[in-house]
Amino acid sequence: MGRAPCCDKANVKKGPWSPEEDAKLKAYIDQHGTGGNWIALPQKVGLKRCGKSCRLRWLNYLRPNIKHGGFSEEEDNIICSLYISIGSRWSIIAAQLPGRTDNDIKNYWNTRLKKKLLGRRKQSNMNNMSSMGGETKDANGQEDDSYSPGLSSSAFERLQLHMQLQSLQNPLSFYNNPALWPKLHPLQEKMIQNLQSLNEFPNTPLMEHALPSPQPVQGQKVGFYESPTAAKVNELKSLHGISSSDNSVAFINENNSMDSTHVPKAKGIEQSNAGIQASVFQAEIDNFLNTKTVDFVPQEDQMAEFDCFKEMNVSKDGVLWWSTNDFDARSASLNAWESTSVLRPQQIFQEYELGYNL
DNA sequence: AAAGCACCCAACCGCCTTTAT
DNA sequence: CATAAAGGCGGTTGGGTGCTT
Repeated sequence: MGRAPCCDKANVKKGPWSPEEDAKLKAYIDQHGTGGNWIALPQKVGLKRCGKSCRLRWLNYLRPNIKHGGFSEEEDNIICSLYISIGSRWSIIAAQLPGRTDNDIKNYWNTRLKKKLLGRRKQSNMNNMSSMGGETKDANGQEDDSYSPGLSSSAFERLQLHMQLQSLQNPLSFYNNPALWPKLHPLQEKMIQNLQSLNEFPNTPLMEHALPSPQPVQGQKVGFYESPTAAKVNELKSLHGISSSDNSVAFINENNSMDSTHVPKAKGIEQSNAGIQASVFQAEIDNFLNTKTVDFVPQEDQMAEFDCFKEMNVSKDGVLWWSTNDFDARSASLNAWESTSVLRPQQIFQEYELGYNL
């Protein structure tokens, strides 16, 4: 049993909005507001439209200060980095881009940015990756994104983007130097085993690219937020379910440096020059892939939340995990993302574009 | 010139969450 | 506390448009 429809579908107009309808809706809302009830609004306005349709039209096109098209490079960067971090949570991403709507960003990503970043690389070493999931080419060279043995397209795209960026940022880096690879995280080992068991990539080079960056200091949890005042740090800790007395947590501010009052003393983050100078974007991606909460064991529901592993049937037994609490809508509403923390990968992005012949 | 194709994007659909009763 | 209604969101669709053959 589905729920009852929100309106009488036989008596509502569908399809594109006419200028007259737009004018009616806009005039009414400008004068009276939405009244907090979209379902009742069409009748008041005198429109034969579903309330949801009115809401969508208002939010996406009629409300003031909406921008359409012409995404800047800066906006591309933001969308890209947030997508890698949180996936297709368009409303959260849109909240970081004033004047942009989730629908606009979603369309932009699906029709342009994704192709720009993932689909057009010359002699891509990601051809190999295609055999483990994500888009593949059929005999005619057409993209076939229906083939994803292990990961959802979203999860795979995010992983793919991460790895491409890592590799591009430093060709001699960890990813391309097996000698630097650490002992694998149990979860990562399991992930690889699962993927290999699919028999789609019997040779390891594919997964070699999927290896994580080096492990953080054991027990370290790192957050990425702007100007971490003491109050803010405590708020963030609370948000993450971390005790306020837990000083194994550091928060990185907009200048990419950790707040000195919160730098862990005993177990602290490696504070090499390279570490401090590393871009927030780099840190954020690493954070996404493996450092979120090294000592965190998830609850079932939290585990289920993370699609790329959920889809791989990874058991929580004996594995280390990271929190996804940071990315829920509630934290977004608390402006956890209202920062510049993940939003300055400009140079990386430019290098990336060059490398991929965009 | 026209048919076929690819791309773009506005709008819809249905599910999940939140709010009201 | 339970239920229904409304809000909100992400995925998908389909029509319009421009490009290619």
